[in-house]
Amino acid sequence: MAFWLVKSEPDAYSWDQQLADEVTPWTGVRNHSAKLNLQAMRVGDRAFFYHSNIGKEVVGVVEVVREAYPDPTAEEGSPWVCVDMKAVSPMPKPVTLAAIKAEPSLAGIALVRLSRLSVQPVSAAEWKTICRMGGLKGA
DNA sequence: GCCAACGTTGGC
DNA sequence: GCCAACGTTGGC
Repeated sequence: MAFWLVKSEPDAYSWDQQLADEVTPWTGVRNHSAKLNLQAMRVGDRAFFYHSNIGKEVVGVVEVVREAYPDPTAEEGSPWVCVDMKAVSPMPKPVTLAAIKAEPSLAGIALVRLSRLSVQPVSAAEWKTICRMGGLKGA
């Protein structure tokens, strides 16, 4: 199983909406690096749900329930794809960007190094560390 | 194929 | 509101 991190501005789509919707088509990605990451996702992979701009924190965990398919919000014939995400669990204690930056073992994380990438891989070690910081057990 | 100009993202 | 990072566009 692989781990990821997806970003959303809470103004556009928040964790609360994800919880209410349960399953969300993760559309609107218009960046090629992010697209490659979407295409690499497999059913059962987990991702952190991160609030950018407002909050700047990891607020929950989602799971891939459908692998990449053409993004219905993109122009016909364009290469953009989306996946379907399902809410798994909120972070008991949201993990802020400041906390991630302050944690030496997370110095290499893509969230810090590639701050503009909206869909990014997370290593197993990084996953474990952030789950522990967020008070999430067994994820 | 290079590079300047411009737009967007996202932290501060 | 500003600015850094980065992607895209268009002139040459």
